[in-house]
Amino acid sequence: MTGTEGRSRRRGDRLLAQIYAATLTELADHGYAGVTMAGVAARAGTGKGPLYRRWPGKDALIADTVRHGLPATSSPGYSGDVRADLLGLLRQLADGLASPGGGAMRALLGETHRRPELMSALREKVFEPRGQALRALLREAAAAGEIHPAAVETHLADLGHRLLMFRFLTEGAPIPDHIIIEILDDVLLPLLRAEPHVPGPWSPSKDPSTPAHPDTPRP
Amino acid sequence: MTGTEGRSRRRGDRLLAQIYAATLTELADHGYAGVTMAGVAARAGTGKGPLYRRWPGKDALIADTVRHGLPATSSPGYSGDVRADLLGLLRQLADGLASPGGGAMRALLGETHRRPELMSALREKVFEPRGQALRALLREAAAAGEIHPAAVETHLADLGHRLLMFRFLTEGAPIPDHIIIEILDDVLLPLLRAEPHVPGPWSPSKDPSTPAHPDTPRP
DNA sequence: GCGTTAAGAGACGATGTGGTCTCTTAATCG
DNA sequence: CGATTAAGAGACCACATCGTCTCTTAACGC
Repeated sequence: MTGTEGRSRRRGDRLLAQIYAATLTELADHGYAGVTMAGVAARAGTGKGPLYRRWPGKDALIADTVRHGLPATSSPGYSGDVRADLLGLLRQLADGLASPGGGAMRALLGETHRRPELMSALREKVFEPRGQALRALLREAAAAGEIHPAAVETHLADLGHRLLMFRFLTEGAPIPDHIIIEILDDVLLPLLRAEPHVPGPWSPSKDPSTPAHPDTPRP
Repeated sequence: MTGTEGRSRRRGDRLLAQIYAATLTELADHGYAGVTMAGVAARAGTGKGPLYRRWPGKDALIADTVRHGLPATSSPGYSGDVRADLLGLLRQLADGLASPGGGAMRALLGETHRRPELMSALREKVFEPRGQALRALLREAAAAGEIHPAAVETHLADLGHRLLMFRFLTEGAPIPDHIIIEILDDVLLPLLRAEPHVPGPWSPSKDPSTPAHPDTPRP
């Protein structure tokens, strides 16, 4: 590790990328409270100086890591087979969860109610890009007649991602492939293919004053 | 909250219950790493002595709190209206999540991969009792013809609970009632009422060697 | 090349916290 | 009602860690 042969001194963006990677791993391994500047420095193979020169403390470092250090979401287009495409998206998520970014997400979720800006960053960098890719795919699949058009813009679309993430939180990684297939074939696709079973407002701009069902009064 | 006798000195079970309650609140407020014996003592209105007399450290205290300090799950029987009963169960869960127990669960989920015994305790005390109540209810509802019998013993049953918990983790409490209704009417009930859309092994004892679908090879 | 910048490594004092111990006194038991 | 147990409060020291600072030297600009 400390051999002089490969031990070139990094600067700028190259160093930055490794600091972000180290921060993600520290988050995954020790949780939010367990992240220390010294720990990140050691993991990144640098000293505390370069860290404190860039960020005032660990909160700022972690915030920047969420914004710039998470792997980007790739969004392949519609192939003509919506099941294959959805399977690809879900597997991509499962792979992401199995990486340090997944452990970091778990750690961050435990802090979001103390640091709401972390939740915003997580939404913006993790949830929304995936949602956009998913919706674009479903829109094409609906145009091709593979799924019911009414389901595209509803909460149904994210179901698979939500179930997969919750599974990761409770059972850890890696997620067996048959779990992904079950979510896809037994939950997601049936709901996307069927007509929404009740008429009524089902879009994101739902109107609670006209519920699709008679509402049972709360005890 | 404790004001009935003013500053009387509590002993035994009465004190214990308040220590558990204080631990849950500390977990919810400061996270797992943020829990300190001094903090729990102050919150419970006692000193560190009584804590260290009972537990060797905070790990043991938290483990006992998960095992004995969480509110019990009540499981009302089948009323003849499965939608009303499921709505009741989901609302009970939503109320539980909005209590300190919910915040504590969020904190614990971030620690489960470091302390697997916490996940076991959580499963045993939170997930399984709710699963049992749910399955008992669904079994009766299936016998009455309200839902499809094949769905009772599958992963479909827990869908509502899982979605509700994930929503709590990402958006916090309280969970608006219309979210619960959407999960119930647009996801859970349609899937429970319909025949599982593909023939093939769909029970908990699934056989991966005979997949219901031709499996797409992973990239 | 030569000078400038900043990386890598770690020493250092300040600070906060963890677990133990003491002491007084309320609650409980015979 | 006296004896015993343990609650409530906090002092105390050991220890870990935080953020700063120093020092050497590799990387980069001209």
